[in-house]
Amino acid sequence: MVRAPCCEKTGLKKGPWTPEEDELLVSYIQKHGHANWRALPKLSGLLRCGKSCRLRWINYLRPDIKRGNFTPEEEDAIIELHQKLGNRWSAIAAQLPGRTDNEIKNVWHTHLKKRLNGPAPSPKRRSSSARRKSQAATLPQPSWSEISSSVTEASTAVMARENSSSEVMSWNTDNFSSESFSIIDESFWTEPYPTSGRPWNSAAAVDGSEQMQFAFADIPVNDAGMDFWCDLFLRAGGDMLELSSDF
DNA sequence: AATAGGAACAACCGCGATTGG
DNA sequence: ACCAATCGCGGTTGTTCCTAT
Repeated sequence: MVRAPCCEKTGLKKGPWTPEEDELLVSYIQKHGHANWRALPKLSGLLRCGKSCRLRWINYLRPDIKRGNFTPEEEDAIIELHQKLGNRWSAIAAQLPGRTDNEIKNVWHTHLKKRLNGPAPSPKRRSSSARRKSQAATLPQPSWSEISSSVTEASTAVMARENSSSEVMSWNTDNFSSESFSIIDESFWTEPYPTSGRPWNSAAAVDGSEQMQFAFADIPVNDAGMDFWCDLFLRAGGDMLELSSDF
């Protein structure tokens, strides 16, 4: 089968995003969600391919992204998880709230790998091309039984560290009003979420389809990704069928 | 002060997986 | 069951910043 290109390349912008583009993307997703990445650029007026929009949102604009340096605890967790999971960056990122797979991947290649392997053998700095060639080294692939046990272990450790203060998570509020992202109270995680107060509602998208829309201003956590919400719901003992019938 | 090269980070690309008609 | 469209992941590359010489 011949794969269709991800998007029509002609006329589409590439390279670094401008603040104006960021604003367009954020405001569109706030209003309509991101049910269809391919259609999103057209509907939002962005001259980008859907893939680029998705990446920008996930790696940079998502409000739950934790900015700043990685803590020693996070770095230890990455090393621990990498030993078990290998280069499964998204799986590692899933265990580190607020961190993206891309960010973790970069940190691994720039900091942590060196920490494990020791400093470069030669005192002379290596060229970029030499570094890139060395990155092609193969990595051990663990079994799934190893993965499942270690993930639970590592995530529990990270969660425990995250919960050591009264703040469960902090949010990057650079792009949003301060009222939008108050710190989550401990009770949010321990009490069942009331059906009447669910943080989402249905909204008609520009294309006429019905989409789920989060009420950004009224909830402590907005669209951090369906995986997060589903995981949270399941952890709380919820039933996915019950959840889906509610939409 | 100039500059070469490394570090860090953002973004792109290709491909496998998943989904829906 | 099949196929096309789309998503999501991991690898790679490009760009900017920083630092040593």
